[in-house]
Amino acid sequence: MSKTRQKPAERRRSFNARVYEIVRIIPTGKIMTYGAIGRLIPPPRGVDGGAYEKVRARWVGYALADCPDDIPWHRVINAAGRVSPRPGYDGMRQRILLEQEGVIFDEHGRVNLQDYLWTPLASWLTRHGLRPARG
DNA sequence: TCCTTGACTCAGA
DNA sequence: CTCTGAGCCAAGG
Repeated sequence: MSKTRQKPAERRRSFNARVYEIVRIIPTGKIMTYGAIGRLIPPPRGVDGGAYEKVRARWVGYALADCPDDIPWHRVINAAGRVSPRPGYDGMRQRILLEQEGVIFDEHGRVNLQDYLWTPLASWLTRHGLRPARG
């Protein structure tokens, strides 16, 4: 019988799909980090959980490297609160897009994650009239 | 098949 | 605070 084990390519395709699904629902003016998105996606079959933790953040980055046009990719930044620079692109366009949504960058090109980080849980709590616990 | 690179993150120095 | 190296997977030369 076929073990139907996922090939790397298929694995990547479904992983990317999950990433897009999440990024698509980040509200305007809010941001998420690569790592935060990765933590919401369970390890694919065939990938060791421990190893997955080490690479998921990068996978999210790879997924956004070639994402559909309807994905608000600019709302994803790194854990340091900065726009991740990449080869041949300084990230200025991404910063401008975020600023147009009201996101404030400090003099070091960083945003306050406390203010802008979006999590589905916090959103859910708010919808139900509950106040997200801090800490 | 080997080697390098990549939109990350964390722990150390 | 900044800078490095490690850790892990996949794609391309």
